[in-house]
Amino acid sequence: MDARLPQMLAGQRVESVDRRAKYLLLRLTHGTVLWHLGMSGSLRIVPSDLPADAHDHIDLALTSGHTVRFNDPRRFGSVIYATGDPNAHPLLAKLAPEPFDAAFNVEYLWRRSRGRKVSIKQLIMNGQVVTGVGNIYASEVLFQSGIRPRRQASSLKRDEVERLVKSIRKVLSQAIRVGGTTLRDYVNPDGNPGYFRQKLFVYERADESCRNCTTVIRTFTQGQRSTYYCPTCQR
DNA sequence: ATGGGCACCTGGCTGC
DNA sequence: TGCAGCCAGGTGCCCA
Repeated sequence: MDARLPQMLAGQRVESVDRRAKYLLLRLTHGTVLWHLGMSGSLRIVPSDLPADAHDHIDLALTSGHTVRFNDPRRFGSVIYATGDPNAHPLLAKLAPEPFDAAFNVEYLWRRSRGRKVSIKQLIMNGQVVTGVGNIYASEVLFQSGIRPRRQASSLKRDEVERLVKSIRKVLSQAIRVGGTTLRDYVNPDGNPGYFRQKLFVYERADESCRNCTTVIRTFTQGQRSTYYCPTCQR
């Protein structure tokens, strides 16, 4: 967090709240707050006199008497104040289309995957290719698509890219609908966990049997992140 | 331009 | 019981 944040935000009005990739955008009178929750961050509305708990790092005090409280045990979140067009900010400028944008389509992903030697899993986790696909959903998306995570991006056939685009949209929209995925401590702003965990087919299911074909789910490390897949359903 | 690896930080779990 | 070691939901940056 920028130490000058309190004085820069003081007295400004929150005009609207928006989102770009995993950044929350608080559009203020004179600028925009780019708020990323990292891996463990959460925002809750609390009464302004509620004492701070462990890992409560920032209070955004509103004239309504409510406080937006930022809790982030792992401190991987970030809060940045940007003046001018927030989409021109270096953190946002190079971001890929949102997965639900018309611009994210088969032709687009086909073009972006040609000539790419990275694994398809790392490609879809790259925010400059598509936003919103984190480590959990990358494994789930590739399972739904029937594609092995280690495949070179450029090796995908056109029909595989088609399945991938569909799966990215499907998995993300299902996850959003049920409030995300709680593995340990993630909670929604209302304090509830996300229920997508119950719908996971491969993530964190190593040595368990595939829910589609009963083959044992495998795991390995890819770019320092855990990957899970079914060797039978995914080719 | 691309790919690979590290860094940031804290807590929880496992195994000795 | 204590403690070292390892792992975790993200992504920006540096280097080859």
